Amino acid sequence: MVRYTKEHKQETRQRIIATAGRRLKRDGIDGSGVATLMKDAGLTNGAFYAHFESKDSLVAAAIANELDTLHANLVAQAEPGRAGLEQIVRWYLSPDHRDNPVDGCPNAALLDEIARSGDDAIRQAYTDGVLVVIDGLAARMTPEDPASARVKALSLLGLMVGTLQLARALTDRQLSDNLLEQGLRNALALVDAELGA
Amino acid sequence: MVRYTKEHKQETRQRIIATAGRRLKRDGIDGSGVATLMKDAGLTNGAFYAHFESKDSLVAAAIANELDTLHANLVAQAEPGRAGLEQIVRWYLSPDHRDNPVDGCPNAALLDEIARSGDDAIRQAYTDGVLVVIDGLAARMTPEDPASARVKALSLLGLMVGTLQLARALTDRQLSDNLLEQGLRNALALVDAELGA
DNA sequence: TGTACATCAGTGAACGCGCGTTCACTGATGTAC
DNA sequence: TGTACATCAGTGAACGCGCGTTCACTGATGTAC
Repeated sequence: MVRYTKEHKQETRQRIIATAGRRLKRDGIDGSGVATLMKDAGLTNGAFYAHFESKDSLVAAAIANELDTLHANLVAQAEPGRAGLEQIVRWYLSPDHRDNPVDGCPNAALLDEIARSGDDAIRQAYTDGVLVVIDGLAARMTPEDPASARVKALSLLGLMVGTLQLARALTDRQLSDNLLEQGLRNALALVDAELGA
Repeated sequence: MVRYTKEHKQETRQRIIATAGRRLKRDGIDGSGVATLMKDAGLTNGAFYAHFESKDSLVAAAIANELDTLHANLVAQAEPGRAGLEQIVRWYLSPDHRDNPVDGCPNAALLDEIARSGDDAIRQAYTDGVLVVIDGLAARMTPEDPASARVKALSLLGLMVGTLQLARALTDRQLSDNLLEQGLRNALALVDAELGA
């Protein structure tokens, strides 16, 4: 086996980061312990500090990784222009995404906990990561004015994140379904208003 | 002093609930311990179980109380019709609200943690409480069709909650300010589209 | 009215447990000769 | 090629601490006579 090489250790580190992203989306930051995060990666708690300085350091890396993945799988692969935005919005506000937070967007699962985090590295990693996603959205909105497109893309993300969180929290399934559909209409109207302007 | 009466005990219970609401918005559900919640109310941890069955039971009561308060202070006092909606939206998406989560909306502070909560009583208390707020918004939107107004009001709340969380999480202050302004424009456009329809 | 007793909101210490973090150790792999 | 040693990813037990919860006790207040 290939052990005791930089590559092997990097692979292990990456595995911990990836499985931690899923666990964090499931149980939250405060709700996920180091021992559990390591067990998810098939390791014991003792090995943790050979890979990360602290729990916060892993959390920051996992959030960055989640946002990278979101950008790669959702945004970068979408079509250019309005068609791509519609694909993204329809995936985001789907019942499937609502019912599977573990495979979904880290914003919807963790945003208020990130906002409340005392650790600056976490909030900075989040900001850097989300702006990559945002620029992917912005490129499909109004290419001629990047700065305002960025703000408009942020506001579209805000709409989607809040709507999905609300849909997840409501105990009334029917109402939740209706909310997702209404959110979809609002998001598409916002997109069309931007492209029309 | 008036002690050893039902009224006194009820007052104490209410005080615990009210101070807990503030602590929860500051530190989150998992981030707030029973001893701290009691200390906030000027009591020791031992008295807790004379007032509540469990921590989750207090959390449910505190969330219900926060939503009641939000309804009473923000929604019920707003003017009827579009003017009231504009008042509400302007307060919600203000830099002041962004910078003071403790005095602000429990949705923005806690929504993803509520959605993730394993305790059904918490999610039910949240759903019941938020629907009172929602119906206050809906009454100012399209009075002739209550059911669809409710869904539209929910989608407006979703927009505001997600936008505020995002504004709180971003480390770039300028960008956060711009996002709030854009969110305000989107929210008002949504309101006008509903009232026009 | 005064005294003896009952009530009960609240105290403070303790329970077992999981937290984030540390560290002595293991043993498979890599390297030197 | 074979052997001796160095390296180091990972183990597992332990640290002090705070968690949610329990409980024997306190002492101010209320009640009975």
